[in-house]
Amino acid sequence: MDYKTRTRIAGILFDEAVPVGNEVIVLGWIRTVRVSKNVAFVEVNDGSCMKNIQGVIGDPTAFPILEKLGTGAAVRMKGTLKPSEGKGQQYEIDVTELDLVGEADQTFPLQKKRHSFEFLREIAHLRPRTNTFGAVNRIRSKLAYAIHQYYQERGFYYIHTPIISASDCEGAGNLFRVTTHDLADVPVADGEVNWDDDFFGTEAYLTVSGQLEGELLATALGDIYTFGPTFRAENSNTSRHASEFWMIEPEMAFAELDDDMDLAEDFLKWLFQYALEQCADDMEFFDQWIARDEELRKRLEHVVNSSFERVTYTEAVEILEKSKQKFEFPVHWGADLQSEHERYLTEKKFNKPVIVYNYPDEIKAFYMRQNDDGKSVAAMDVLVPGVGEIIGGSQREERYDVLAERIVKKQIGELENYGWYLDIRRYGSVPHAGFGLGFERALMYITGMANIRDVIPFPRVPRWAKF
RNA sequence: UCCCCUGUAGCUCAGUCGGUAGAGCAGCUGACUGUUAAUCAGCGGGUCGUUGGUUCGAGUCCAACCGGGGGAGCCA
Repeated sequence: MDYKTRTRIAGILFDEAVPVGNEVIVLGWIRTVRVSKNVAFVEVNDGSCMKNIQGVIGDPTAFPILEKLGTGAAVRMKGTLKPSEGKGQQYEIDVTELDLVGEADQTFPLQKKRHSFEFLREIAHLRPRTNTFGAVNRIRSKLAYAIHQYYQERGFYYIHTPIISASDCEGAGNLFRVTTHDLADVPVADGEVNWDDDFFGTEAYLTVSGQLEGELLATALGDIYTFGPTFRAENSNTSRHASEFWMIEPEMAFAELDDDMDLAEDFLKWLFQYALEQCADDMEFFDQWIARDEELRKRLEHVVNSSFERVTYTEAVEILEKSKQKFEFPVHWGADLQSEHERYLTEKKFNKPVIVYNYPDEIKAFYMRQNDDGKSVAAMDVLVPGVGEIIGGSQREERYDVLAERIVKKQIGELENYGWYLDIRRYGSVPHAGFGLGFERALMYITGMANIRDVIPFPRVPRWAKF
């Protein structure tokens, strides 16, 4: 069979790749078949877009192959493109040849009706063939590309930070260990595991962030970004946490916190607009079938055309205190904002993305730049309705003495372990800032999908690494 | 890890006061139709998550464990 010649359905329906009346060949998977005595319809989807194309067979008895065509089967369909006689589609194919490429029998799990996302997660190898996951996977690809476009067009260099890390100073949660030790017979010296004999000659982990290495490159290339997988061994069982996720981390030299916030806001808006304009068909689907209030696109359009709300942590606490809202956890200056507080700010008070900045020193990481008030640091979080924290970033402490003092004060390890990180503060140190955007969380906000496990093809979460 | 909910047919679920299992959809067969989540008729389909306990008798009550969902914490 000839698989070389074919036209993608997206090309037929959106790009007018085939003039009406011309011959066309489609290769794809059957979504539904309707056979009767005088006419049969075969709907095929090839993944190129949301829509199927309908093949029409005027004389079903001339196509005995129809007996074998069930939902899920792969087919090659050849015929003449023509305007549809029926309602619901613009074009259809007057079929002259219909070949079975790969059979799918009646045990094919996907039915011609809606399935629960919980069920689909258990058949993650087949769920890409559904409308929802087709749309999710297409938009994921488009937005990954868009992210590169955004930074490349603005002079940021794409750098690759290590996935295996021996760094002690990442300090963002629990780490997955990387080892070649025989776990049934771990070499021990003086009662402790002997890491000298391990593969890297030291303890090694999967990275929880490329930030520290990103800072090193930013202080050479100027503006950089990373975009890669990130691993957290937290026992988090929520709809917005995954053990393996993708993160975008820009880092800018000669930049301060307001530059960081400006970049975060401009970047997110640009990304939302890109989704609305370049993924219109899939976005319409999310708007209609996934977002609960069916106002997904309206909401994104509004966000693109307005400013993010920016409040200091101190102002945020004041707003919460004055809100008369009953919170499970009371607010006071110095306490970390709870989910309920963040949700109130972004969903009720402002109903749009909110940037909270200048957090108390005590609740933030050692590398964040100390403010002049002596009690807060130049950190910022971007909160969005429905998802919560989507970006976390900061201006980095560039003053050697201050940073060294913070490492000691926060008791996060021996100073000598931070040698290379401190070195860029010794040699040509510059103010710099950056942030991390959770790619999946951005996808959740853009698509309206409620669970992070449904915006990544094969999610990794505690007790689940199948496929 | 903690709190709450939940697990019954391929899927989504019902199952009363403890008395031995039901519906819709899907599937199969047939009819019919420019159909489009097609329609109509008929048919088949179950280790009630697992183990133990209470009971004459457990899908139902109790316990433990396992799975799933929601929320919290951690964070992106």
